[in-house]
Amino acid sequence: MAEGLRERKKRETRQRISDIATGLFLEHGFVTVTIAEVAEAADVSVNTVYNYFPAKEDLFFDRSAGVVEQLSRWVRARDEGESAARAVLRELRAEVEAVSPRIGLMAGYDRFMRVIHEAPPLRSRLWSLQQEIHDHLEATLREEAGAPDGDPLPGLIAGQLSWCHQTVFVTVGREMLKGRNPDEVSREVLVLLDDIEELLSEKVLNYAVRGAQ
Amino acid sequence: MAEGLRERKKRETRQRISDIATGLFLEHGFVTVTIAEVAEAADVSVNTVYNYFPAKEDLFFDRSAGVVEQLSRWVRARDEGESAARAVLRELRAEVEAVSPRIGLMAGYDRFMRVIHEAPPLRSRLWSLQQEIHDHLEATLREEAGAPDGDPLPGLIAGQLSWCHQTVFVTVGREMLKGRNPDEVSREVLVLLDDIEELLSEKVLNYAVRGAQ
DNA sequence: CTTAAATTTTGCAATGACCCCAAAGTTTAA
DNA sequence: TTAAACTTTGGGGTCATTGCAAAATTTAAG
Repeated sequence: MAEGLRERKKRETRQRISDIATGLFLEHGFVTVTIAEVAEAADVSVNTVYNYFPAKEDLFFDRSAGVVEQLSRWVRARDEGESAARAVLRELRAEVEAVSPRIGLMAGYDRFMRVIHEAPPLRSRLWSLQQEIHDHLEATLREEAGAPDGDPLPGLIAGQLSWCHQTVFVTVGREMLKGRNPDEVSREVLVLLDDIEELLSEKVLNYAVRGAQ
Repeated sequence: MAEGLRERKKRETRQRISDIATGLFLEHGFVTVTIAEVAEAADVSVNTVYNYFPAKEDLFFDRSAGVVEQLSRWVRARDEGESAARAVLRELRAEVEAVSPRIGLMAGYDRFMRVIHEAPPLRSRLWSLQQEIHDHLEATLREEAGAPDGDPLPGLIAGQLSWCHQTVFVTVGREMLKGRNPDEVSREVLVLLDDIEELLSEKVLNYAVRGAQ
């Protein structure tokens, strides 16, 4: 389990590059900061940056690792007698109610959002993330519901659940971008979550109940 | 209303560039074909290509103009006593049943899909289109339902309806990409549409009924 | 401690999208 | 016929991204 010098240095270098890059992006925007500037500020060569990050956008979204599996984890961890949708809604409510920075409810998130808002490549990358979340969730639901291969239902339910997830994130992002207060936004989004739940059909709300069948 | 020589030439040049570009992309893929090659094949300078198309992706999606307003048009044209959702489902069924090339049910669409599938920038552009469709629809629904400014419902319903739309398009695209037969896919997607409708709540299905209130 | 192998960093060169500007060519309208 | 309006083009530049081989660093073997 001991970590060699080489491993530690790699991890440190990667972290340093990511941190410095994010700082520069928050300061000057995504498009205006060049990879060369990031490299210089991190005191490495441009090629080293590319050694760790396949594309410029990855420098910005580095910390968002684990987001892709989040929804799937929530579904897998649902309680006895609880459906996938109920679990997702419960976890979303918990995050919002806790004013969790994980969903953007924190001071300074507006600066983060502004960078994304002004950079088409970053918005693209976010959509790509959404897609990954959806696909991951679809696979999870197929498993958890024991659905046969041709069954379109897991895909459809995944669509509905990632829509819930996405709506919450987009709303939080939009409101924080306006410079709103996290606590205020939290309250509003809790109401929004009720609206969302009311729009889901029973079929969605009762899919993949743990223990059923 | 007479069209001058200048206008005609511009339109022709634009069309020629777009056609030749699409041909080259279908033949060799999006990434491998350079703008310079397109320009040369269309017998214009690289700068002229950029005069007409802001980005390389626009060369490929040129013909898809009008898709953004499609959903909104369907909603606006809904029948007396019909809700927004019912109108959208009805129109989608009509398109699918008619094996319409407008939604990709045509021979050769697999080549089109393959190009998109293999080119991340094209997929990004598609998501961007989806986003535009959603936002456009949200504005339309807000108007048609006479919803007040703070009301989140138009946005939520827009999310559900563009999800229906998107699901149909994605499914058609995926199946056609496999080399399936348009008529077969049409039949399957009609069934899928039934599944989709069953997943929509009454609230969604009854939003913005023409004539109500 | 020394050295060869494995791994990481770097420099260099290229490709291609995209932008800016000014010159040259074309079309319109007076 | 000609000046104004508009389009095309050439040239030059920035920057993301890639490939390659040399140089530096770390590890492990002796």
